[in-house]
Amino acid sequence: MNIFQEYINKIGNLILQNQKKLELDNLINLKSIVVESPPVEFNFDLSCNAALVLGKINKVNPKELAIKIKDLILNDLKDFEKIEIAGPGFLNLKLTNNSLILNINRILENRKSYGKNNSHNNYNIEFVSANPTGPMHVGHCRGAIYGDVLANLLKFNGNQVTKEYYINDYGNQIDNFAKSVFLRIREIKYKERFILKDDLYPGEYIVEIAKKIIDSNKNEKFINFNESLQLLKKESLKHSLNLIKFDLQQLGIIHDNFFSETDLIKNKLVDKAVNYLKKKNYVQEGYLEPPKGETDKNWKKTKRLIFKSTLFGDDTDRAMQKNDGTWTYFANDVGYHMDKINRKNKYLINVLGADHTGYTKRITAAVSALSDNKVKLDCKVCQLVKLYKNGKPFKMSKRAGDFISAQDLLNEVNKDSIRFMMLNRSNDVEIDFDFDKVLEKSKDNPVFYVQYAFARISSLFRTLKKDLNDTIKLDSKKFLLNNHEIKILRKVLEWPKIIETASSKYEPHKIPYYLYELATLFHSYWSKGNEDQSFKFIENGKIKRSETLSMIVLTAIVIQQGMNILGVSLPNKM
RNA sequence: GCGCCCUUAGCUCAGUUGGAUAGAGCAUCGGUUUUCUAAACCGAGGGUCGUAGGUUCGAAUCCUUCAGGGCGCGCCA
Repeated sequence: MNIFQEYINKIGNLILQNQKKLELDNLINLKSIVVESPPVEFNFDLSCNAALVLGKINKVNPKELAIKIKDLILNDLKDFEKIEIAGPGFLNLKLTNNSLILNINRILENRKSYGKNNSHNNYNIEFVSANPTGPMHVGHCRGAIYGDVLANLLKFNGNQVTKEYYINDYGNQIDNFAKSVFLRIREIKYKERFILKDDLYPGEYIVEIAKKIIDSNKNEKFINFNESLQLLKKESLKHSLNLIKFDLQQLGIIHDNFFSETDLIKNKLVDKAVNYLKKKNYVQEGYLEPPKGETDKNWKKTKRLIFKSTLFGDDTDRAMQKNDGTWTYFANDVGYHMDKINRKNKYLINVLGADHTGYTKRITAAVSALSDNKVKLDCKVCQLVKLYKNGKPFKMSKRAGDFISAQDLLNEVNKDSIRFMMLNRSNDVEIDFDFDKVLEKSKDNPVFYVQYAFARISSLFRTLKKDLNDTIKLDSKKFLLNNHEIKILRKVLEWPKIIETASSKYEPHKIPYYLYELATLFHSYWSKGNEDQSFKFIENGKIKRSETLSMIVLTAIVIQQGMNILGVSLPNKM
């Protein structure tokens, strides 16, 4: 259920049926009529812009039209006890007690599904996809959590979601990685000094991997790098993927599918995709202009296969082949995305770090070309995370090398705080992450604030000797909500809409913000009892009013669902 | 030179399919605890929504200009 959507439909139909009575010539923009929550200070349940929208296109005074629509609604729908016209022509509507009771009961009876908007599409979310040459860093964490929560959100809404990790286990970097491990092995086994050169990986984890490989290959001498290369690649990749999976697991993230770039090439998926695009004339042989930015000494003007991505909104066409005729990284990725399309996904989402901004247009173009615009790829870029401690930039660890690792972060802050903080900001804004703030157990720290609200509710149920999941009954004869309760109810009614916009716009950050607001209302109500005894919820071990109990349960339902989507725990005691 | 993102209170940020008096938290100042959890609550002050134009009944939101900050701009991955 989504009360706003329900009344958009009801009011829309009413207007449609009474077009003549309302003297409206044009209902073309009926779709831009919305029902939403009015600003709190108006003290109404719903607000509708119908008169403004229709007044504009029909050239009638919106306030006069509002009066007509108001009468219409009052006559036909029995759900409202009061309607007022406010501002330029908004209709503010107040629900009758009966419809309030009805809506409360609907939520209480369908707790598990409250907030779900039935959507049944196939989504594929590719996220993290960190190079398997070492552990995750902080930037990956943000993308990881964003992707994971987006997946939870879309699933909650009824969709099929595949969480996918693309393993870039092919190309020069893997050779360099293997070489770094080889030299570390030589260092341990033969006391050769490891000298850091430009293409080698510096981190201490390389040493750890080297040790493991030595242990599991006792007979191997590691004399010649080229002879050991295949073994080293295989083993090093295995170990570094384990490092990454361990990091992910500690953040509470499990992917459904790990897709290997090497397999992609083995299975000729790139050739297939390129052939397909050739047939469509989107890929042809040609020459490219030199790049505009920094000059590249390896650049050569030679004939090669080129994808005409400018046809699909890219700034320039893109090379599919390198100098030596092998596929570029992009060509491989095109093959990969063709596979995603062939797996019957309707929506593709790639979660990328800020340093991949420039890549998004070409791969989006490729998906359009491969699917005849039938599949939509959205590349969501997560901006940088800057870490601070005591107000000063946080230094990187020795273990990871030249970056701050996920483990460094996990050493300072728990999973729940990391997840909540990473999402408590829109993905296209930089995050300043201050450890001290997050460690504080106060209102400074929104995670604790929401968790604490739930802990208080749990404590209440302990006192009542009741279970949160017990069915509760509203006394409809003397039903009356006080100010605090009506505010909570109105906020709770917004939940399905939050879910809807957060999932349709891929903006999971709306959830922590919403939960914080809901928690604020609850804390406020709770504390009212401190200054005024009559606002205490409980008397002689029993709840005083069934209205109170139902509002508390509604709050708990939504907080549980929200935190579940965020993947943040909810302790019963704090 | 080009592309993407950002610019809203002292600080960190919400708010963009155009709507009502632009909202939170922190910080500052003041108040609340024999009590269902004070990890909380209540109150006060604080704004030319980066600049300059445009579109209209109405713009933080849409269009254009300029400025400032960030990330990129490969035949690397």
